[in-house]
Amino acid sequence: MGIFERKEGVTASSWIYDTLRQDLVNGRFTAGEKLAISALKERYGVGLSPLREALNRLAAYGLLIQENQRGFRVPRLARDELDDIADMRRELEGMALERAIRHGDAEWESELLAAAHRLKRADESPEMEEEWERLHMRFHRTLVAPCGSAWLLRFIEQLHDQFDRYRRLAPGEPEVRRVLDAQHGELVELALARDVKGARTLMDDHVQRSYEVALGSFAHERDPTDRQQAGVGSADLLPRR
Amino acid sequence: MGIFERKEGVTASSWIYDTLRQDLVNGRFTAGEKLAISALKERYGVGLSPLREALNRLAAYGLLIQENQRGFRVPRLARDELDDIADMRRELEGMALERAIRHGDAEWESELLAAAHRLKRADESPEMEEEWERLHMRFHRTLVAPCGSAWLLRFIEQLHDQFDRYRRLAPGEPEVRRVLDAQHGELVELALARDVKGARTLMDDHVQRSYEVALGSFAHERDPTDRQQAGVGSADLLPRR
DNA sequence: TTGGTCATAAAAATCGATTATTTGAACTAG
DNA sequence: CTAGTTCAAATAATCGATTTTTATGACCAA
Repeated sequence: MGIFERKEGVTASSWIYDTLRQDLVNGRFTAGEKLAISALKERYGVGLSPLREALNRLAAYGLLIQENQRGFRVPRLARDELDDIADMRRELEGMALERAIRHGDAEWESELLAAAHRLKRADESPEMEEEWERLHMRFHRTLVAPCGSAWLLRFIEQLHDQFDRYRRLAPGEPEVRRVLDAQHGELVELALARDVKGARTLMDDHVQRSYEVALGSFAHERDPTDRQQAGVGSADLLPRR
Repeated sequence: MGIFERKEGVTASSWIYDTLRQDLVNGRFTAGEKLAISALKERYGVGLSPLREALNRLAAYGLLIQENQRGFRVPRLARDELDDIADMRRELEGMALERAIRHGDAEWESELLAAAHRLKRADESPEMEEEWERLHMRFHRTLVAPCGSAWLLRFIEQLHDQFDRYRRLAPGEPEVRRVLDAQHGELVELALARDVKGARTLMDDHVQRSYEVALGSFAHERDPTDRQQAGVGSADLLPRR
């Protein structure tokens, strides 16, 4: 006994970081909200130090805004920013996909097929939403994985998290969703066929349609008066533990 | 008395973050080095909490590596990574420059001219190296500022910091340096002339030459045996306070 | 009312001490 | 020797309490 993998050092800090990151991406906090640190402390049952360390990391990552002497806030949702994020996704994921298709080897092809298959299965069981999100993220990650640039992958991941803050708040659109699901399969086909041009075009379209869905997160904003800049808020559900 | 601007809330945490960030970019720590937290505490005269918060932020930013349960390390310098960073700089700064030229207004032109002029003056006084670095960074920032994408600017800034870790370790090359300095002026001309194509080409060349200078940070790595993967180290000077 | 001041409550930031984990040296059995 | 074990010292992570700063709102003068 001693050969077994150790239970991977999960510190309180890293745990609360992961948890908060997910909860932020999943819209479990109201956009624009000021985080009450002591409330978080209670809610998640962690100490102040690990919590503050996690908040600092999240701010550096862009999922929180840190203001000296006055704590942390959840960034507001703004149409401008969503435009920017989607635009950058098109540019960077397009670039990455192109490179991945050029450099990806046989092993990649296998993993890509596997990831697509797993995702497809999840497409059909609407009950396991969390699982679908995981597999979806993983599919897109696999798709661009062999692009050869660690920094490019890092930026793309960051943009995905930002994008998902909007998308997961938007109402579902089964019509579009079906198209998007189908595109995953088509992306695989084009990738395996090493059709760089075609794949890029499809990826552009894929991001564009996702963007249009994500725009739904602004469904509220009706009244042309009273532009109170309130940041489209989700329900202020208690984050689960 | 109360009208005066308040002294801007600089917390211990934000101060040590800025300081460490600079010191890391300027190579005041040995690449690959493990940071002794209590030593940093003494050295910079800050408490543990603000220090750890800063380290967490720096890790999220990519200037440190955080390993659960075993603290923080300065990332090694690797040729592969420098290649990646330079490559991404070409892609992203090229993209940003193109957009900036398309969208930049008259005010931008003025600021750009001013930034270039200030930089040029600093070019000629080799004694004020720190000042030159500041102005150089500022020039490049101004150049791409009106690209319209906050995220793109953010990524570019991050890449600059990464790139500079290498460049500032490399020995100076007065020949190349003269060319690079001249290119700053040429970039302004092309930008003002709204010559998108020409500007991109020049920017590519500019980054390429800078990259070749930065490669000098690997000047040591001679012996083809003993590839000890030691991470090219700078002197382990005490960081100044 | 409209500002402005002040005291107080609330919250953020920081400190000092404690707890948990890793590192490395000394040791031991094969 | 070499691999494995044990234990003490070093270091990382966390906690609880304190200090500092901001937010609130009662009060007062113009």
